[in-house]
Amino acid sequence: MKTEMIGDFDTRNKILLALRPAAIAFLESRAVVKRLSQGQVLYKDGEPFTHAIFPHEGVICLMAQMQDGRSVEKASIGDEGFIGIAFIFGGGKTISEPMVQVPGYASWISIKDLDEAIENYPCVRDAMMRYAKSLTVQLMESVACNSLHKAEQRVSRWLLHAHDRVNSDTFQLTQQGISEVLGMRRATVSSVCNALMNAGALKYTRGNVTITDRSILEGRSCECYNRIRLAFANSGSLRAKD
Amino acid sequence: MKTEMIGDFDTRNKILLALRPAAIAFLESRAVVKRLSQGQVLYKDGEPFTHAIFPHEGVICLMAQMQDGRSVEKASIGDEGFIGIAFIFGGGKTISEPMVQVPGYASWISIKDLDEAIENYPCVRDAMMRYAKSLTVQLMESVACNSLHKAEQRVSRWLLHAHDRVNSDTFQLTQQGISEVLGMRRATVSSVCNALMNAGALKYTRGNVTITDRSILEGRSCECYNRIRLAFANSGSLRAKD
DNA sequence: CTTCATGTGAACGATACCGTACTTACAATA
DNA sequence: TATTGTAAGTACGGTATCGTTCACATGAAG
Repeated sequence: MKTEMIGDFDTRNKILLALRPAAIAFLESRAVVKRLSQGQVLYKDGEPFTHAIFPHEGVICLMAQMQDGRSVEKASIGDEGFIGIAFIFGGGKTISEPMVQVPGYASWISIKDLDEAIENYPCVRDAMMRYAKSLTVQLMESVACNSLHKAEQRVSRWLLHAHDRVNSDTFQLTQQGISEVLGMRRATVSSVCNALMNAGALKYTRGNVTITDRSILEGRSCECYNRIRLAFANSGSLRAKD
Repeated sequence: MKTEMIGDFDTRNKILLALRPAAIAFLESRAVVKRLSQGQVLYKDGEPFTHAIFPHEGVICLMAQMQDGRSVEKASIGDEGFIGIAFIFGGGKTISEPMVQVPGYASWISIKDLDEAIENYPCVRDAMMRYAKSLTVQLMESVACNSLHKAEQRVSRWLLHAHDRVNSDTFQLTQQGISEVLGMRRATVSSVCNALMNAGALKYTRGNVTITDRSILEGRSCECYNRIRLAFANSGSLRAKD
């Protein structure tokens, strides 16, 4: 595996790990591991595909850019998925703007290599298709969640998903960042985070959050968290046959 | 084509019509055309697939059911799409609860026939895949829309989509129905519809809406309308090769 | 015609969230 | 230590939407 940065490069992406050994070996030999840093935009909406990106850890948000300059998250992706879902639907163009919200490493695989892998190893397409299904569940649930649920529920849910996607209870994340992905004011996030901190769910210092009690977050988040988590679990637990 | 009801049964579903003639002939010979009546639930979330449903007209909403009894739309589908998207992702289980909001006819095709069609006519799978992409765009846009946009914008957008999916300026739709799919109070919908009626965009009488000036609705809706419409147009304009 | 169910209008206070601005606190750097 | 920039707390009025309830109008059913 080629790497461009220093660090621990064992692939932890769950989609890649669920493939058959031969497919894993093939893709790892072609993958380039890069660090994704906070705020980085991986590509712009509508650009031609060049790579699919398989995160090892951290959170990447697919951002919607509105004409008035506001932006908000459409979906978030971690080690349970990959970036570039439109690739498997065909057409060659991207349909989102992925922005790194919580930093981490990721495997970049060119579409040429990915096409070759799909050709040679059916499990690759199967795995991507299963993820497409769980991403669809995430999107559907998010549509409903954004219609019905309150700021504290949505912040709690987002933090739980983020916690699932990092390998530590502490990770790099500002209230400003949360407010941007959830389309609410920083003041609202500040108020919610204060309540969560007073309840003992988390603490934070200057851009670093520490989750101290998940169960409190689970109690204050909405049912959407578990539904999405279940969809990811189901899509990962099914192993392809060849 | 078998039919169970009386009416005009020329298939008007855009996905079916974009197929190659042989595939259209095959599927029309197997399809059963049924009327979808307002409020009808086509299946429950999580049930095994039995049919895919290709609407000729009207609007079917994929509903989210929350634990507190509230429900809200995740996505809406008309003659540009089909119901049962999870079919092409595999797994055999549905991931939504489709409810008829604006009545019309639709072609029901069993998954056995559909599997056979996909086997024999590659254009079938291609067309369904293109629709999966545009549905993903719809879902992503809706997530953002529900975060950022106001009641009047969202009602206007919904009405425009509905208008695109019926063959008449007048169709059957109550304010109660709008309020349920958009997750807002009927009183809010009533207020918005009043403003739209005063502006000359529409009129309504006891469950029937008439769109009298689309341009006013377009001016009051958000950019999400055109983005979703464009995604549908792109997915339909590409004709499969075989 | 009368009765009834349904669709719509309108009002009330309550509240969640907004837009904006100012302040405070901390950390990195000089 | 002093400076500077960023993260986070707080406050203010404003407003969109909520939850609820009552009233009224219309079409359908008996």
